[in-house]
Amino acid sequence: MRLSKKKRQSRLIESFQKNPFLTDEEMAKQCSVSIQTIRLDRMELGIPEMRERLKHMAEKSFDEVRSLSPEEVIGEVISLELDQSGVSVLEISVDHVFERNQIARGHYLFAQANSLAVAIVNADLVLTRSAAIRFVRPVTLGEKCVAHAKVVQKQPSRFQVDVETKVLDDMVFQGVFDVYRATN
Amino acid sequence: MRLSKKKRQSRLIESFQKNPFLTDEEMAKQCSVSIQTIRLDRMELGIPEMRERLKHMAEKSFDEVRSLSPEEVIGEVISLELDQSGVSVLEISVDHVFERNQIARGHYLFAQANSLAVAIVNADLVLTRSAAIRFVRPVTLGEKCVAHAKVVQKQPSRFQVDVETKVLDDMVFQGVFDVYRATN
DNA sequence: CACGTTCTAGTACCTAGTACTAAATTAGTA
DNA sequence: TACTAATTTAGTACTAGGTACTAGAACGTG
Repeated sequence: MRLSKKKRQSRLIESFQKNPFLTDEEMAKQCSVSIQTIRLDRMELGIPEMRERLKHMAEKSFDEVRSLSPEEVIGEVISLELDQSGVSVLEISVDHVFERNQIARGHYLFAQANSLAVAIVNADLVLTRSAAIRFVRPVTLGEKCVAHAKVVQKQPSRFQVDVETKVLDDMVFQGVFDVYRATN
Repeated sequence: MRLSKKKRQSRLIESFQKNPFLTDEEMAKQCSVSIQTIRLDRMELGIPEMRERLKHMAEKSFDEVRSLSPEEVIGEVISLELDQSGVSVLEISVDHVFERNQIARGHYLFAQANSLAVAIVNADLVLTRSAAIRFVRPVTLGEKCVAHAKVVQKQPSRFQVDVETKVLDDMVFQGVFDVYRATN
């Protein structure tokens, strides 16, 4: 049985969201309407064709992979003295910001600082126990965040790492991380 | 000038890795050979066509997109009372953990909590000013983190949001977020 | 020179579409 | 019920970015 246009369209939105890999042909079968109807619907709803959808997803994930890298560290570490200090750089890309206002989401700045704090400690397994952080001023698209980390307290298996992130000379983030060497 | 077959092919591998969006035509131009040569090369090297490459990337990122979503919120928000409380769930996937020990990187837990704290506040533009957090115990692959957020202090443009993340009844993360409504 | 490798050219075909025209069907309503 | 408007379907021409295949040209080397 066939749904009304409205119902079909809202179903389309949901379906394509849930499974962007669906072709018009498959959708047409699922809705038991012609392929042209599905295409008209996509036009009206502004849903791009499958290939474009996949391209979009690939693009988004491609940048993400490079910036919010699946590596151990977010941001590029440009210097590192184990158990002492380190510097990493993170350039704020479209993937890091709120669409509306181009301001970076806090957790990316946190991730950069946290990763650096963990990377700095010379041990196999290092975890964060706690942190106190402050977002001093919003960071916007394109700005280059340079995080400086310094170990300020060293105990056999416990470290306090201070991180300050700046854009040029402008402090944007400040954090104190309490990290520890865990037994594997 | 033209490279030897071997050099061209290793260049192809590199190029396609660096930019999977390249078509055969573009590659052909770059190498100043015919499009057929590029296709023969891809055959030999077992590199699929661009559309398949993108589809592959999209597939890989699809699961990721749902959990580590590029949306405003990390984790799935399952309930939300604006200006009051909210709950979100994040299942720890391979993308969230250190390879060595399957322990989730702290910033994902932070991201979940931070996103929820921001989502809870009913305003167009909400940013985090500061936070104090504690990683109570490590979270491992597959565990389902349920974050409960509660607004504990409300001022016209400033909120204190407490977040507690649990795995079953086990507290794993605790944070106090100071967020504010910003002028756009 | 002959032979094999490498490269190019060209054709037929494919998928998943766009853009468009035109007809058929259905729904609403005076 | 008849007319109109919205909706749906059908069909054609065309596109990108390919596959699969055939055939010939150019090059290098013994």
